[in-house]
Amino acid sequence: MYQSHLPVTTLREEPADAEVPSHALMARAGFLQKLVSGVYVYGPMLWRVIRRIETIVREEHDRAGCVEMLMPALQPMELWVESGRWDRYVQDGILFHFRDRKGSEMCLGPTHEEVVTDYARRMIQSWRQLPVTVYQIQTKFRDEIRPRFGLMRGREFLMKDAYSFDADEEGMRESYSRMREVYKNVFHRCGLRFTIVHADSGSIGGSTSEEFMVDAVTGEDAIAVCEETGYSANVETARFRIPNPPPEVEERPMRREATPGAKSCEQLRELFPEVPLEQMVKTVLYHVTWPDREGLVAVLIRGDREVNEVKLANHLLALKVELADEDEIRRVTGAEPGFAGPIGLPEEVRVVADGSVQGVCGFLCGANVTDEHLLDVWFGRDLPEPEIADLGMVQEGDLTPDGKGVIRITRGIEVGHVFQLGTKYSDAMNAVYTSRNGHQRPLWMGCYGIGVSRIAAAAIEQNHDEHGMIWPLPIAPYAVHVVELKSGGKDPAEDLLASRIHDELEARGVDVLWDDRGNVSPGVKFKDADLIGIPLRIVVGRDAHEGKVEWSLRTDPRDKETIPWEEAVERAVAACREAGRLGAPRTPVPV
RNA sequence: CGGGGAGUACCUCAGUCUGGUAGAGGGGCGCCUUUGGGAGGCGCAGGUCGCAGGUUCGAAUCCUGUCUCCCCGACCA
Repeated sequence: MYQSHLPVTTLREEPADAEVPSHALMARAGFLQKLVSGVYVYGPMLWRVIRRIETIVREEHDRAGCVEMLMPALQPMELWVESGRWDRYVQDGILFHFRDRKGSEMCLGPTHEEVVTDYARRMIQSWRQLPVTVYQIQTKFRDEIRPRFGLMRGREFLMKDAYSFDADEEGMRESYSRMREVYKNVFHRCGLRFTIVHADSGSIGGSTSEEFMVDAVTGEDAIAVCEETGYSANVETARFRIPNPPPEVEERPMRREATPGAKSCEQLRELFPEVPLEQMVKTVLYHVTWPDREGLVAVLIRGDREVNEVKLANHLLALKVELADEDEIRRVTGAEPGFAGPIGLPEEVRVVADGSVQGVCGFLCGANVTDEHLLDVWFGRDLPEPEIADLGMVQEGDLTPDGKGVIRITRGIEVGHVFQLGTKYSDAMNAVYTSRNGHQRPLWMGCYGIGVSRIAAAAIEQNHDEHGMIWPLPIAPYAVHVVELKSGGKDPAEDLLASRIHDELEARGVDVLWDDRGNVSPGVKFKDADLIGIPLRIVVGRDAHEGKVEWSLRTDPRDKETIPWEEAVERAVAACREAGRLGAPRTPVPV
């Protein structure tokens, strides 16, 4: 490939709206161009990266016996009503939907459980057809609340989604673990460092789910990990043990104290230095939306802990939980926000307690009166024992659920998510098969997603320096960058050698980008090469007349060797063979 | 949706407070010079100042409305 054929202008300055390295570098290098918020043009170089990723994804899925197909992005409302997800997706605003000319409601697919279940219920009739796993690589549409970080969270993005169908639960588990291995292979082959974590299954549904997180400080997700025990989970779902138990105290009668202006636990610590945070109980009021109604829920949690809203929503079987607004708080507590407590709340407010309050005795809490708190409050004496559930957010330093290790919080980019769906969709949409003994049985499903375009961004987040991107060889846009310093007829020896290397590499199945641009100074060529980050570099320069070139790796720019051009070609071929990206030999067509 | 900020050339931005000829740097084009780390000189092209109203002799600048984009929170591959 001749670099002079690329319609690309590189930028010296970062675009103003780029917040993370992957976005800034891709924009500067012309990989990417924003059309509107969360929607991007993929330039020629980025498209090559994506095709590399797709190739790896396809090879690994096909190897595991999955079958590729393609489903429509345009979908009818009826299927979504049938599965029961239309209202939730519309209410969350995540769905792009509209009416067609006949007035039928349609949407652009944010995911494909409905379509694939509809496909399966018609195609799969017999146990003899099971198990089967289908997949597709396709554009998805989600009207994200906040598109961000370039390719990391777009409103239109490329996703590989796969769906497994089994005769029973055990089969589903087997399919799931097979896909889990496929995912590990895919991400390893893409050259990514990642962590597999327990996850919440969210709006997709189902029981077990795990996420594949690329380790990166700019990741949007926080994850709880423990090196000693191997425990790892998204903080949304992480279970843990609290390391610091509440103090034991002797029983005293409940009393009421004036606490003017003290709305936070920190302020109360100053008023009552003898009461540690572990002996305070916070009452957090939530406005909860269920499928059929809305209401308020009070969550009791220890003073040093935070509520995990994902766990809360799951526990309450709610569509949505959000902090109650100030007027709601005043209405049910009769007090200003900051003084809510568990005693004396109206009947309509359901009270649930996080496990962290278990064993907390003689505690401090709000009095439901402005500027007053209660002290020496006992469960079972001053108020009923509450309904206990795991509603707490994990914190750095907590213990793993088995108590054997310490949890650390790190960050990751979610590039894959695997779910055991069970029969959620097959029940809702009546997708059944005839079993060996003639019964109608629901299909057991799993679903599996990979953010194909997001992988490209994640790879840069994980691999870049101050000069530019550093692509892992398996997914780099080109394997080799031939940087010719004086091109365009100014030095016939260089032109001849560079074109010879270019042709030879292509003939050997190595994809190569040749910087043949004339009238571009060497400094610019080096800067552009660093920015684009092609992993193997052959510089054709001052030693060209002796048939020698400079060989270097983008990962280690200082380590340069001057070697005969034939050896550089051999090294490139060997590296590509090892990385599994040797392609079909190409014979250049005269241009 | 709530809270904050910004829309001026392909990019990064000044100019807006205090109304009066549309600016810089980068990038692009031409010529000269230069050629192993974003070289230098001369010249050229490129803008309905987001959009619509209003105030005014006169609006990028003041007023009203509206759209878009970005950041902070709830979504997710």
